[in-house]
Amino acid sequence: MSQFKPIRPSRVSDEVVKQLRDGILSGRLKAGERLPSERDLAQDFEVSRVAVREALRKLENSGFICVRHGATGGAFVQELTFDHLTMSFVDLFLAERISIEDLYQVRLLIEPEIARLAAQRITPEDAGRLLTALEEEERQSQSMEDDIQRKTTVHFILAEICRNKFFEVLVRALMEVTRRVVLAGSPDFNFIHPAGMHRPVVEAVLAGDAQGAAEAMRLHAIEFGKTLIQREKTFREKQSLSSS
Amino acid sequence: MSQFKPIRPSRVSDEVVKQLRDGILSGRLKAGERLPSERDLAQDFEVSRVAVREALRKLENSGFICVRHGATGGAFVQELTFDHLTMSFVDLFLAERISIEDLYQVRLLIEPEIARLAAQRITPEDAGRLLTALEEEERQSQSMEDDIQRKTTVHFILAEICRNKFFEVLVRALMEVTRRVVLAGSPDFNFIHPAGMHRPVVEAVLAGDAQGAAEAMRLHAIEFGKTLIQREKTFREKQSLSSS
DNA sequence: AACTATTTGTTCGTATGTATG
DNA sequence: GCATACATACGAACAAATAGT
Repeated sequence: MSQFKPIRPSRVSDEVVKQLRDGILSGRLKAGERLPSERDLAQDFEVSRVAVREALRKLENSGFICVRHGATGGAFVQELTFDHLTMSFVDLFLAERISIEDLYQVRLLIEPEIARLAAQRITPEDAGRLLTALEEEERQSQSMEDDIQRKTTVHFILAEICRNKFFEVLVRALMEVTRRVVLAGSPDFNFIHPAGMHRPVVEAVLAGDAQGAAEAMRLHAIEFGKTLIQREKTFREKQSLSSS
Repeated sequence: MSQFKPIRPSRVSDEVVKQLRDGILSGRLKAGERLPSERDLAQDFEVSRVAVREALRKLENSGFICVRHGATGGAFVQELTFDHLTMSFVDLFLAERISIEDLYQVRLLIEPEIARLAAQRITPEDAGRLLTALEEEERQSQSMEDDIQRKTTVHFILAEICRNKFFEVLVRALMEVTRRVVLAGSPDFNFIHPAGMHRPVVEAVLAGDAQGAAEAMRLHAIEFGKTLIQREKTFREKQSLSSS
């Protein structure tokens, strides 16, 4: 094997991306801080403003910065959130690189584990939030959009309670795809996903019953998974319809 | 709650991104196809070339297109891969939004399940590939880089065998972070992760013993996880050192 | 309310580098 | 070598948004 690496003409904007990215990841540039103006950056890097702008677009796309318009505007370093990762997952699903069956299988594995961990790690403050969310979701809803929103909240909170950011990311991704698939179907969501469905899970978690929580969540996931897989066909049809 | 959404002045480049993205995701623009040249796109959208370029940078950043230089160059639609998602995970890890303990916990959950599924779904062709990879990894290695590469291969193949793209993505992300953490440590990797470690897992999978495969993988994950968590400290130190 | 300064957003023109035929 | 087609890059200018005076 050769010790040399292939030389590919690097782009100026990519070098700018690299330096700014490193600055942010290393902590030299902290969240909330403002980067120099585009003109100043162009001067510092000794490149054109266009190159700087292309770099900013990339960093923006990755969630490292956000750019505001106007006098006090500019590029601001952002705390890296899970949103962009979630959208990447959604993209893979939309591009049909990941099937609903795959998602369901993963969900069936991780959601009971999350419930188990939540039961073990729940604090009094968590209990309050969880209960509020449950009561909120059991009220009458205005629209299907609202309805789904509330019913995913319990899942989010459980993921937060188990204090594992990786699980949190996964639940976000799973829920966002689920949300889109469900929304494509007819507005009888409340019939498919009755209000009381999360109650056994939440009660077991509140009681600290890890085994019970996991089992209750497993049953819920199995039950709901069936309708989800059915709905996916409707979703794909609508998708291909809108593209023609 | 208001029914109105906040109005934010949209950027021209973002509108270009949106239209091209929709075209790709809907399948109107297929993988391998070439987009019109920057000048033509600028004419079609009735915007400047700079706006088009900024849009292309974003799409490039998301993995939807790749741009080649020269006479036959241009923007080519790409089959959406898992690479960008993997790198987003790595970013979250580097930004310390996800800890090594979180990763380890997820790994401990999914890897045995992958082994179990692989044992159930393995085909003769898979068996050949898996065995080759195992024999390859048990040879003497040139460098730690090579060593890690070969030892992750078995994990990749198992994820492929279980025919779940979501698991495949997760394994890629886990392995890439693991790779970086391990590389930061001293080059005694072969001592920490002896050559024979994957053999029990592979043999159980080849025998179609789902339960045995899961258990063997679980033991491997536990064993390896310990050293991984130890190494993470070294990694973070090196990271903060290089940033000063 | 009007003006000004600052900053991003957008466009144009032009020059250069790179790959193909 | 030369022509062609393309991305890459730069500079200058003006438009639009935002905040302070």
